[in-house]
Amino acid sequence: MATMSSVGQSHLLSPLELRAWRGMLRAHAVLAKALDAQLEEAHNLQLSSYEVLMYLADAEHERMRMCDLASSILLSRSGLTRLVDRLAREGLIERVACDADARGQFAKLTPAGREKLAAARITHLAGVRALFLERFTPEELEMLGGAWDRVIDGAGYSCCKT
Amino acid sequence: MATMSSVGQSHLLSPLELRAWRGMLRAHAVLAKALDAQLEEAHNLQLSSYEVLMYLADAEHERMRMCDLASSILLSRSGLTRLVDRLAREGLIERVACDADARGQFAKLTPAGREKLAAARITHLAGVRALFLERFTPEELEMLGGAWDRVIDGAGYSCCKT
DNA sequence: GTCGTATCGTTGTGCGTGCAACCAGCATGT
DNA sequence: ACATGCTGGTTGCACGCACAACGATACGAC
Repeated sequence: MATMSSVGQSHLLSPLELRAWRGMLRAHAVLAKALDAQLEEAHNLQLSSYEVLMYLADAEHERMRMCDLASSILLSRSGLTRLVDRLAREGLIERVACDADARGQFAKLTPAGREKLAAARITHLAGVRALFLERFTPEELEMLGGAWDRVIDGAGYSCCKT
Repeated sequence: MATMSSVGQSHLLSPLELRAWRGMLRAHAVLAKALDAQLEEAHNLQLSSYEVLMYLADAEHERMRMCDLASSILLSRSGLTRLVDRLAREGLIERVACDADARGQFAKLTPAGREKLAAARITHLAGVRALFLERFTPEELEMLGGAWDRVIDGAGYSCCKT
């Protein structure tokens, strides 16, 4: 009778594991939603757009190849094409041909984009601090950083490439 | 001249903070993709579908109200309606009217769904262990569990409720 | 030079999701 | 009993994304 509905408990997660795992899923979901809403509210900017601007700002000459940008922000090439379309339409970035490779395109920050980012960055980083970073001690952050690296290249990283 | 392109560093994240924060974003993305692919590969089941089956299996009588289920798996009500549609079409769950409240619907696990989950659970939990849990020590997991709680209810949790 | 293969970016298409609107049914007050 | 407001689930619609196919260009072998 005990074999009815919940056999196979042998592989289930312990409460400890469950808290750590599901906690991460929920925390990520909640954070992403909160930060995105915050950014949209304050600057009418989506999180994905913010990421593009940020990577561009931190790149040499404020420009990056579509390809590299796509893998930086974990988006498919086609997804990036459209995202760049939208941002270009808003005048925040522009496309620049690549002279070294005629197939290539650069996405390049415009002055408007630079300003937009400067403003958004303040909001966003404040949010990240308030909602995430402040919940950890420096030691914990240190630990996290290392653990993420283990997780990331443990998971094959087989995604991306394209 | 130093005022050219990257002023306002004052609010930027320290390398420590950056590693912890971006690491989480990437880790989550990589994990989600890997686990989803794995589940789809092995059992032709999406992660969101798996979550539904799992919550149902763990619920009393293997059934839950649409509403509760939606907030459990962090999905909008409309999103859940369609997800349940798909799962019902595959015969893994069924809709059952609620006698206490004529508006209500239960999503209920079918025998086929129960079997599907039993198989998928093994795969999925093995994946979670291998890709995530094993990268942390028990102490670290303990710390994480607590931290996630702080993060989650710090972030307002203003999402959900539909 | 030319051919075959790989890579870059774009486009067509389908899918999953959220939001808003909607209807049916509950709950409360009078 | 009836009116009002609220809740649960579904539907129309728009959006963002991935996948596959495509044209253009690069790179290498011959």
